[in-house]
Amino acid sequence: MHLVPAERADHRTIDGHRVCDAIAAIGEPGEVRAWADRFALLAEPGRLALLLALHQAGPIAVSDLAVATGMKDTAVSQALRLLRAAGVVEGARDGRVVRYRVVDDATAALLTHCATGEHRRAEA
Amino acid sequence: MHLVPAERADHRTIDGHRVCDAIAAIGEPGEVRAWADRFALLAEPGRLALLLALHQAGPIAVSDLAVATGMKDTAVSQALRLLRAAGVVEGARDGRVVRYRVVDDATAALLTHCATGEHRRAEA
DNA sequence: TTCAAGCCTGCACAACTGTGCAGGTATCCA
DNA sequence: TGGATACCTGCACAGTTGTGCAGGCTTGAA
Repeated sequence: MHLVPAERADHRTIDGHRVCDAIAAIGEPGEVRAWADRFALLAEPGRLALLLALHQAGPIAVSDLAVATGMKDTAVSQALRLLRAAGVVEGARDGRVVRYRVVDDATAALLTHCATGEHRRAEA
Repeated sequence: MHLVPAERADHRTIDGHRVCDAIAAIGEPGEVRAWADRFALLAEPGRLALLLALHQAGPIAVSDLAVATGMKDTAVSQALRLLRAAGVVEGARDGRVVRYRVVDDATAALLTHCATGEHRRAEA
């Protein structure tokens, strides 16, 4: 397997096979970036708390999220704006209330992973 | 269940039960922060590529990582410094070569999740 | 001892991101 | 119609973070 791009073929390597394994493991740059972007959305405590709440407490209103998390409503709105732009959440208007929910499967899977990890201690 | 902290008990809520569910879902602030910090480490394409390579190509040297990812060796070193400080990777010196590996189980699980998701397309 | 390879660090610059404020829109009720 | 609730947006500031450069340390070979 010669997976090393031509532009770097002249570099000396320590363990040539590991370099090939590594390149195979990394895969397409686009995929890596997509995952990194996903993780970035979860990388802030406020947004993560919002997403955990949205994921497990079903469709929930903005002001309720503010009460549950202790954040200001403008901060919640700002966070939701970002998540909406990224296609992770969607809001449904009901009168003057907008209830949000998680619509991205990959992110939902990560949140489940995260939540089960948290509860492991509680079950013990 | 009255999970709303006293400091916010006076706020009006839209769906009271969802607020309680949300608070339960969020759990301890410390836990949320710990997960956010974990995600933050994976939130940058360079670091994520390095971690994917480390996770699947076993212990591998710094310069090999630079060749595999196309990053400069100083950038790789800088990223590894961060990951080392966070306790996610560890390096073992062998002569003048230092081979790194992932030592944090929670992060490793996320990387596995990430890798299997990537290959789903390749198997089809 | 001398030199190169492999890796690490400190520093400064640029870019990004979260936060709060002030104000705007839409909906409902009196 | 007037006002209150629920939510959204633009803007400016501060803190954080990635990046490259220059240089230092350690190891191994000649």
